[in-house]
Amino acid sequence: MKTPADTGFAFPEWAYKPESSPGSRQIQLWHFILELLRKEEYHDVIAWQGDYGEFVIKDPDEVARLWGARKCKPQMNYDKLSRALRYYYNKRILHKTKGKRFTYKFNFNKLVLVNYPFIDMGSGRGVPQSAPPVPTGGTHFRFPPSTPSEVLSSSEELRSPGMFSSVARRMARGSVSDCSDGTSTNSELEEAVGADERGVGPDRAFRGLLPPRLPHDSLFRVYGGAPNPAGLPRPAPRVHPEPLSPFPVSPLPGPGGLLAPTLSPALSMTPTPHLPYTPSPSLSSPMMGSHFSFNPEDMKHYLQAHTQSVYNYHLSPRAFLHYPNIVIPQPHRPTLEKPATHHLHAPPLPLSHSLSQHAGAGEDGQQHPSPFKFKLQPPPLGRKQRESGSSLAASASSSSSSLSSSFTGSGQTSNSVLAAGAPKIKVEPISDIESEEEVEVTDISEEDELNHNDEDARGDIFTPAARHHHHHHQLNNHHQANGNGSSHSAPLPPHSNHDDDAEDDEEVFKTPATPPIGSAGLAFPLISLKSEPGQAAPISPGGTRCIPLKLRFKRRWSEDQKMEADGERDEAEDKKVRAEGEEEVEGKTEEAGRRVGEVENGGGRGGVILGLMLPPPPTQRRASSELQRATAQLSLENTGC
DNA sequence: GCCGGAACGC
DNA sequence: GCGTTCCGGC
Repeated sequence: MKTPADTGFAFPEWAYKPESSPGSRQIQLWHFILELLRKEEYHDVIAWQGDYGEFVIKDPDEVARLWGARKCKPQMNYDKLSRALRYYYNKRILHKTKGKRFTYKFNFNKLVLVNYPFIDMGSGRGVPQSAPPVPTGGTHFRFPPSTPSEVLSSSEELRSPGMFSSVARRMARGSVSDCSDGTSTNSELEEAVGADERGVGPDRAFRGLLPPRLPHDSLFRVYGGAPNPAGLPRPAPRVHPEPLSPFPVSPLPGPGGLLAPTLSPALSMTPTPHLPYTPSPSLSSPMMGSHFSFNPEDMKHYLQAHTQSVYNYHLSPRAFLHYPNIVIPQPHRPTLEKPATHHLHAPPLPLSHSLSQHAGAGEDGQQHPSPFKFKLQPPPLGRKQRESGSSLAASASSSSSSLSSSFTGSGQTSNSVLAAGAPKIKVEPISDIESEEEVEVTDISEEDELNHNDEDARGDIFTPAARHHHHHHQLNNHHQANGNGSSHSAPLPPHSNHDDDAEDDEEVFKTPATPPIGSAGLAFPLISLKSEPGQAAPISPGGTRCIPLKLRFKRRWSEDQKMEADGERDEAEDKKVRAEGEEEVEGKTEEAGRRVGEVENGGGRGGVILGLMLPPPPTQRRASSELQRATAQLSLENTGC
């Protein structure tokens, strides 16, 4: 009888809606937009623009027309469409790029990560407009290893089983059905896109999203040959590694045959089950969940988990948790030597596991309660408030956009995350890190700053204070410190990170206690066991550094436990709504965070930081094909009408 | 051009 | 819920 809520993650509702929700079979505007964006055919009408997730509607009328065609609303026009887009502000799916006409920006933190985890948005700068905002420099997240070998080596295990396939299928079905049933008025999109997508397969759908020129194939390829959860390598059945598409999406369901009844693509996409490690202890290892032991294995797992978490967090707490697979490029720093490896490879999440279960419950018969739970964002108060409090309204209206933007580029995200977690939490004790403070945050941040457009975005996610400083990537430091990057990281618990984030963003997920599928963990060489206690301790920046490894672990463990207990508080923060409520929430979260930290020695999140510092873990991440599929589904949705 | 309230439909 | 339509205001 677990309820999803108990163990589940919390995602924003919208994240799920897309494909799966039975209720909402119709395509949503943002899906549509994404779809257009990824189709080259429409680049003259709408295209990615500079920043991460930022796009410009070059031909508003045309976009409106297409949208209208899609929805069978011939009367559609940009004015109306834009109204719809504005509604996304409150949901934080989108925000307006101020000062730029017809330019909006996706809050990919949530959006992409959840629904399109692998998408690298933004790179704006170097990327041609026609190309999706993909990773150019590596400042944004992108797919992991560029070389197969790299990938393979570490990510072998990554492959995801076919769990998602079913989901994807399902999704596809739903989306496709859209309105096409009886009345088929194919939209142009459909025609143009449909053919290729369908013909080729879902993976194509993403083409637009991914940078065409990226060497994804190698990656994908890797993915394609996904081993089963057990870690057995097996050729991917139908994966067509497309050079362009990162996902080895296979039309057919995987062996798992899990259907995700209610699962949304987002979920499905999530993680890869077999990964050895889990993002957070709580999530992951089975053993960790209930008890803590110092067994080498446990420790390993734990470490891995931490590392993952760290990475995940680095990116974005929410997203990464779910999609650890995503590799997050760290800002290139001169100091760092290997950018390539730098990406954080998010390891597969246990989530997938849970997801699969969840999905399975429906059809597969796995019957695991779904661990996920998501909270909806509180609706904007809007008018009432306005009415009741004019002052409030005024402020709200003026800053409407600010609310929505939580997304500011991966780099920022990471920063924000860190910032949120670290700073607030107080990692203070670290003397080692002195340099860290000054470390540049990230290219991205700079960019953002340049573009103030996002100010809003940042507002959401970052706290001004937190924003830049601390997060500095401890990774870097870490690297320096350990060169190898070992990974004893003490990742923050999601919650903790979230605290801030949660506030900002609102959604938090909880990690399910479900154990990762394969204990593949073993497979992992573990990053780091290298980090021996002795070394490790010193390394960790946050208060952990002085703490003995065991202690640290223990502490970590307890934190996790705590967190789990707490659950998380994620709330959406509507500016409006939150204004008042926020305080509470915030306080709460913070408190919680602190407590956690305090638990052992007050060091708090040092561990997390530590984690951050960790060097790049093996690339466990593999894009989950499921995700791809899911994503692909979105494209399929278009076909309706 | 953009914003957001309000009413309304599905 | 998710828009769609209309509309007044900036």
